[in-house]
Amino acid sequence: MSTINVREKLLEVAGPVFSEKGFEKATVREICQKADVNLASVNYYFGDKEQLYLEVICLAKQMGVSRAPLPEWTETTPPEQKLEDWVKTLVRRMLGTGELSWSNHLIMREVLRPTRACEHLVQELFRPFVNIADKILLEILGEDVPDHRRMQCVFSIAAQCQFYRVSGGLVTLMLGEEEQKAHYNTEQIIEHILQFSLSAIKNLKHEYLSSEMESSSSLNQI
Amino acid sequence: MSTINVREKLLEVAGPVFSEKGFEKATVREICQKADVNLASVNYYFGDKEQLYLEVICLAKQMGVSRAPLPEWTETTPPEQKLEDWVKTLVRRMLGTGELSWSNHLIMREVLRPTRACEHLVQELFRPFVNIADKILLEILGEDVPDHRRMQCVFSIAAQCQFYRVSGGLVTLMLGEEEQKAHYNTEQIIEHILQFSLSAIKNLKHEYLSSEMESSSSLNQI
DNA sequence: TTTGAATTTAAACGCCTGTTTAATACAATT
DNA sequence: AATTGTATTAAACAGGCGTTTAAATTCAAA
Repeated sequence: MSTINVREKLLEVAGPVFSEKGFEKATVREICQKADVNLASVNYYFGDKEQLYLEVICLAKQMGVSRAPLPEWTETTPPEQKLEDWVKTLVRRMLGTGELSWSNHLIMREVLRPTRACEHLVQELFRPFVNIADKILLEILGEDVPDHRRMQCVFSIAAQCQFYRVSGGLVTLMLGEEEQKAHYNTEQIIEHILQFSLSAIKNLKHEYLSSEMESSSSLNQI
Repeated sequence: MSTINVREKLLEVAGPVFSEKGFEKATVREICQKADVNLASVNYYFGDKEQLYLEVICLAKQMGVSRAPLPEWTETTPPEQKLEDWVKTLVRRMLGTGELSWSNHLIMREVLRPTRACEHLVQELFRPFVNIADKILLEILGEDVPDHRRMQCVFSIAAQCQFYRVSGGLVTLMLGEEEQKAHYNTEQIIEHILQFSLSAIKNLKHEYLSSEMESSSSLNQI
């Protein structure tokens, strides 16, 4: 029973519980029971419930990244390919199922209702990941598109990836399960997001190209 | 003190409380205290806390619609104008602030973690609203684009509107408040979403036009 | 004025929560 | 072998929660 470190066992068990119930509804009693340790162990090893939660969040962050890492790129990798990889990675991190998917759930909970742990996630996880997309779009769009418009595009892409995680339940209620199975599996969603977003991005680039040349008409849409 | 109906006073007070705290963390005691009625009133008039919550959700639905209604269109209104109105309405419903914004918050809570009340919201609020967008896109895209691809576009637009509500806190943490004030006010967000999405939609239309003619090259992006 | 149902009230109930405590067990150190 | 410090345990604590209860009050109809 005590062959393994009690502390690690608590960390291991608390993840799925916090993920399923959320911080508030998850109880120390349930966590300790599933970890097969005494009720007082959480307070003994972590001080209180919140400290345990914070350590679990850190664990989830590390697992989420290692679970669906970005592929490695060379100098000749075209930006469109990079963007495809980025979107695939984000969608898979968000919609990924399986044994380790509790970490995604938990991080999503944190995004939807940020606690103190969220600042840590922004600094260590979200901002670096968004910056990668920003650099990719910089390659595609060039220097003429203002920074904030590029970032708006990054957000628009991330928004679509996030949608099916956040509103997945709504989509099911709206479409019916059979329609969802037919046209909204992960690969189809990825393909749509990529095509939809690349069209918009390319069009944005052309808008700035034409205004740069100052020769085209006011027709700044296709 | 009892000049107004106690029942109505409870309904009036419970909305903001549920919106701010959520169903779980909101307490009957706080609601009754703010309504200046006895603690037992909730159970007396509504049976239990959940019944009160369900009635508040219905109230929020009605208020949310009447607060930011769609403008009326004539037969000559161009679909692009309709789409602009639709996006503006959705964003304003989602990001709207002010005295009555608690209804938006509450509905958003329900979307993010659906309870039994959510089916009602889907049937009465979300599905009709999504259907409107679907008809607008049908006007723009024509009959050749498959239904599910049209609906994917609707979701992509709604996703962007939802993003700034859901991840607004993240965006602030990511950009810093001054950058957010400068480039991410409601009007700028609306403009970006519209331009971004219209580019993608028009491009999707051209893709099907060219495949219909079976004469163009494989260049189906700008 | 009397009657009786509807409402309001203060108090308590029963349950669950995170946390603390004091006793115990155990292994390492002196 | 005695001591020391860490780890584990069962029990209790203190507080908050939704809900119930039974008495008090209100108030309109008879």
